[in-house]
Amino acid sequence: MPIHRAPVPTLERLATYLTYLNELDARGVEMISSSEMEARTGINAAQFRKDLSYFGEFGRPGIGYNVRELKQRIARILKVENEQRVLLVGAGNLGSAIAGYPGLRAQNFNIVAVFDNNYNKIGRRLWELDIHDIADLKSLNKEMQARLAIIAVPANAAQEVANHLVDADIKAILNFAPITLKVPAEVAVRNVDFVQELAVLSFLVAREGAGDS
Amino acid sequence: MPIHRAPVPTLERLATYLTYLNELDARGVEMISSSEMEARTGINAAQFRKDLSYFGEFGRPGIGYNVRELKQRIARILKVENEQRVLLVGAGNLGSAIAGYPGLRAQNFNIVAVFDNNYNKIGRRLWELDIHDIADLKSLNKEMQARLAIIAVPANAAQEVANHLVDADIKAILNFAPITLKVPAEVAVRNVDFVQELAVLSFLVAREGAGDS
DNA sequence: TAGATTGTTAATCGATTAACAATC
DNA sequence: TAGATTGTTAATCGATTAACAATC
Repeated sequence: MPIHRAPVPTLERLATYLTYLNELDARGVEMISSSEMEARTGINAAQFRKDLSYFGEFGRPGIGYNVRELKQRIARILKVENEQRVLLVGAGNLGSAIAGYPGLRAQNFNIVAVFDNNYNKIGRRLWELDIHDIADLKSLNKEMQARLAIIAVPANAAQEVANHLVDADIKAILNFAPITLKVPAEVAVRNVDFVQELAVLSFLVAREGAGDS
Repeated sequence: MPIHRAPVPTLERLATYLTYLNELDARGVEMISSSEMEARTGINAAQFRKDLSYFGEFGRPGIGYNVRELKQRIARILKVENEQRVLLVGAGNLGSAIAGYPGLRAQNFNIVAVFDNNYNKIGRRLWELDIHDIADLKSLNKEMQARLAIIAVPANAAQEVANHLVDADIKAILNFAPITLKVPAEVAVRNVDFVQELAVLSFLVAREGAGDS
């Protein structure tokens, strides 16, 4: 197995491939070629093969790829073959939508605890989960042992939440607040900012131009 | 004014700069340098200046940038100086969280109509908005004249919704469904897939490595 | 003037795509 | 074998960063 320093765009596409492979597998499709994948995902066939090449050999020349096998191997690479525990901070509208999103379970992510700092929410439930005081984050994660967390709080509270998460041994943060979090270098952060996405679209529309993301 | 064919990453960063400039302006900060921006946003100062250079000259050598002016000019570039009307399709949990998100208004985006295909939802209200039948999308947008739309429906319904939106003269789509939409080349699409983001984080955690997005 | 900082060019870096020998 | 498709190399393309003359 090669020493993979795969680019982040490759990892993003790997997740995309996995989504489609799950669907193909569910539909009973057994084999697929890189150009068939291109037709579905819109991602260049050479790109697909190149992405996989960072992690080994997956297909057979002249034949293609076994859907189930490829699916399993990509899930393994992304570490989503087994359940991944996730903490959620923020029990507002956004947090609620995230916790209730069916696609999470489908990809083996499991929100195991929800936190908030609002005393009107603490003790209540969000879906099937108790809402905990954010002050208990560290002690509760001693049991939970989650390494991933989602921040779904307003921008002005996000940095403090991030500090708590780092303190609770969280190693990766998905941040929905429109702010650049300061965290130690060993903690990974990715941001989701759909208002920013709208702004990009707003520009592209004005230019009357094409342009997929 | 130069013929700007600015890269998409530049547009994304422009939106980020705007968020910070709004905050700085609200705090009464009048001038800022590219290196001070770097300290806040984490984006390289040369990158910041280069990004702006696609659209003209904005600062004064030796002095820096006027916060309010820069803010206004970036808003202008991104076409968010005036209200932008947005249609929302999908009145589920996610749609509800999007419609209720305060950050939208803060950046001049205004959701003017909500659509769903569920007869239990049609006629009800989401926040202050009536939920309309998706079949009425085209006729209603004749009045609304929105060019932006958000898809917040399950993956298996997203392509059909996209077809309706294109038919209703929507020119840009923000898609939350984990599927590659097929739309005409002149329609811009951007995808938000937070489960994919989690998968990338899952990989990065496993590698025990650093890595901001 | 001296110090600071811009806008832009050039150098670097990295990612995408095309091409093709190897292989089924 | 002939046709198809992989994995990988090399070419292309594009984005980031460093460096610096121009300017305040």
